Amino acid sequence: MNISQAAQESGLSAKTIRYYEEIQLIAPAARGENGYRQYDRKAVEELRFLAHARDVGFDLEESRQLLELQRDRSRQSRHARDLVMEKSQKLQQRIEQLVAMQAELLAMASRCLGDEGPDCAILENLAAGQEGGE
Amino acid sequence: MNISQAAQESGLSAKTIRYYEEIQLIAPAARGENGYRQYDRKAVEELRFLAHARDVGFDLEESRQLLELQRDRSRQSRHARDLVMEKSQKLQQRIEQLVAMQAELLAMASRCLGDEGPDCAILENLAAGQEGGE
DNA sequence: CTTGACCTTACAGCCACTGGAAGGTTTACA
DNA sequence: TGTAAACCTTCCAGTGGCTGTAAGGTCAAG
Repeated sequence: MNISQAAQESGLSAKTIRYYEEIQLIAPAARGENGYRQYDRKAVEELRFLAHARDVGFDLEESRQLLELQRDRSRQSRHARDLVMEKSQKLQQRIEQLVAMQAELLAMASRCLGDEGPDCAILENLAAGQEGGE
Repeated sequence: MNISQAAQESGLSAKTIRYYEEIQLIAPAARGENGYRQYDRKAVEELRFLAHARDVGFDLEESRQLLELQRDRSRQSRHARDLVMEKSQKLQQRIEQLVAMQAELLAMASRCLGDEGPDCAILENLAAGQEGGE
């Protein structure tokens, strides 16, 4: 299977697959006689694993660790669980941050007429010297 | 006022202030005899405005637009409101995405024993070929 | 035999900074 | 007066996770 097929089946782009190979996140793909990269079912499974790990919020380093666990037959599921719980907490914090930002945006908008005039609670608010947010 | 004082009062780092000047987000600062950048109250206000805009989620281009509105005496508050509402919607989508990711993480973790054994619902889950998420 | 769709490498660019090097200036203190 | 620390300056490189583009090789269809 060539790279664009592997891309389609894994949900990654061909570019991204080459990039993952370059940074040694995955093993170098086998090559056909023409020099094209060749992917088998197992390789595509790893790509899909990575795509999914990225989807739920892991960065490449964490995805690498998860993939190593996946490959390791003598792994301890505790390690995977730890990674997930840590990520979950980070995500929780990020969500709370965004919710706060969102609340402030809506609060500002609610006090702005949004008409043809120059008076604007939003701009006043941004100009005001309050801390907080992101 | 020197740059580090301006940084402290605005909530930006000195590095960031220089960067904002470089990309022409703010006007070049006045310079003292020694070549040091000098900031007055008005300059600090603009910096604080930018810091706050970034805090609530605007990117630099949007912050630039907001700052231009702030400077423009003949502005229409509608423009500011539009920017805020658009950002709010984007933020809303992002929050929903993160919440979904978070839910999937917790769902995976709940089915993983997290012990010394290799069996792990998390890894099985990531390996399974489901779409969705981010 | 050409066209177009694929593949290859290599390098630049994106965002919004941050870090560090190498040097000039100012301030505090012994 | 000397000097050390704390400022300031510019310039360049690096971050993450790709994406875009250029310049070229390969392959299948008509």
